[in-house]
Amino acid sequence: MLKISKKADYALMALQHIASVQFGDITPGRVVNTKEIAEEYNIPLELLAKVLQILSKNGMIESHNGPKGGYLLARSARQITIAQILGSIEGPLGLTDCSHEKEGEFCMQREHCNIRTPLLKIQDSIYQLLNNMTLEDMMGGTPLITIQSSTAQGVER
Amino acid sequence: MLKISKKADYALMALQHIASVQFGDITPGRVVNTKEIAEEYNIPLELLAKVLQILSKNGMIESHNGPKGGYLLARSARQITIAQILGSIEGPLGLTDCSHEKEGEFCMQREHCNIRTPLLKIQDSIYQLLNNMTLEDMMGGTPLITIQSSTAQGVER
DNA sequence: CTTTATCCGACCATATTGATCGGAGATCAT
DNA sequence: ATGATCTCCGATCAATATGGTCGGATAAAG
Repeated sequence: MLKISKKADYALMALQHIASVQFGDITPGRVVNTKEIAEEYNIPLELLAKVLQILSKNGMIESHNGPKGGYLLARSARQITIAQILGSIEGPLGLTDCSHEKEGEFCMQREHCNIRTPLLKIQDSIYQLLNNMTLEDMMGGTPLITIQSSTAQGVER
Repeated sequence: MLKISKKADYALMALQHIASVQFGDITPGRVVNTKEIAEEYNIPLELLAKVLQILSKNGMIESHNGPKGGYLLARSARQITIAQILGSIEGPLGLTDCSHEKEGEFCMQREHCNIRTPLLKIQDSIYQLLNNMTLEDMMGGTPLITIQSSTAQGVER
C-alpha cells in the first residue's frame, strides 16, 4: 500500500545524482544529461527524459539545450523537499479523492462520511514528514564520495 | 500522490460504522450486515461485500452467516490500527518495490541505488504513524449519536 | 425442509501507469 | 553562415492495477 510510482522513483534517483555531481568534490558545477543517468541506474532512457521534463517544468531543475547540454539543480539541495519532488510527478498529496475536491465533483459518501476528518489528519502528518526532508538529507544515506570517520553518528546502515 | 484505494476507503468506513454501532448507546452488540452499510454510505453492495470478506479473512471482523447474520468486530476498537486495516486490503506498506523484495526478484536499479535507505526511513515513519492510530481514535471525528454540549471542545467541524 | 442472507470465487470494464516513438529547437563545429 | 548533432518536448501505444459485477455454494433461521 501507499506505493509511489516508478516515475517518482526515477525522479528521486535522478535528482540525487544531479545533486551529488553538482555539489560533489570531483566535477562541481558540471551539467548532467539524461543518458548518463539512464545508464548509471538502468532506467529506460525515454521515460527518464519525460520525468526530467516534468521536473524542469515544475522548477526543480534547469534544462540546458544543445550539445554539451543537460540538467542542473534550480535551487540548492537544501531547498528542495521530498514533498515537492513527489508532488511534481504525482500531483498533490491526497489519501482520498475528497482531499482536494474540485468544484462540480461530488463524493457519494460525503454526506455521511465518518472518516474524512481523521484521514485528513493523517495526511497532514505525512505531508509534514515529506516536506521536512530535503534532497540534501537524502545524500547522507549512500555516500558516493564523502568520506566518513569511523565514529560518524546519526547515520544508520 | 500516495492515494489509498477505494476498497481501503470503504474498509475504513465500514469498520468505523460497525464499531460505532457495536459500542454505541442505542443498540450495543448488534450485528451489522453488508446491505446496511452499503446503503448508508452509498457504496456498491457487491464491492463492499468483497472488502468485508477480506477483512474477515484477516481477522479484523467476525462473520455470522445466515439470516440475521452480519459482522462483528473481532477485537476491541482500541486494538485495531489503521495500519492493520489498510494492510489487510492493500498488502503491506511499501513505498517502493524493493521494500519487501522476495527471493528471485531483482531490482534493476539496486546496484547503484542511492535512495533506498532514506526511503525506507520515511516508510518506517509513516508506518509508525498508521500503526499508532487505532479505530477507536477515529471515532471521535464525526459522532453519530453522542450528544455534545454547546461548549464541547477538542472536536473540529 | 424451505427460505433467506451471507460467503466465496471467477469474471469484465475502466483508469492509471509504464514505456515508446517521431519531431522541434538550440548549440557547437566547420 | 550553415550543417550536423544533441538535447528537449509533445503525442501516442501497451501493460498493469483497480473498481466494479455476476453467478453459484453454504449455512443458519423459521
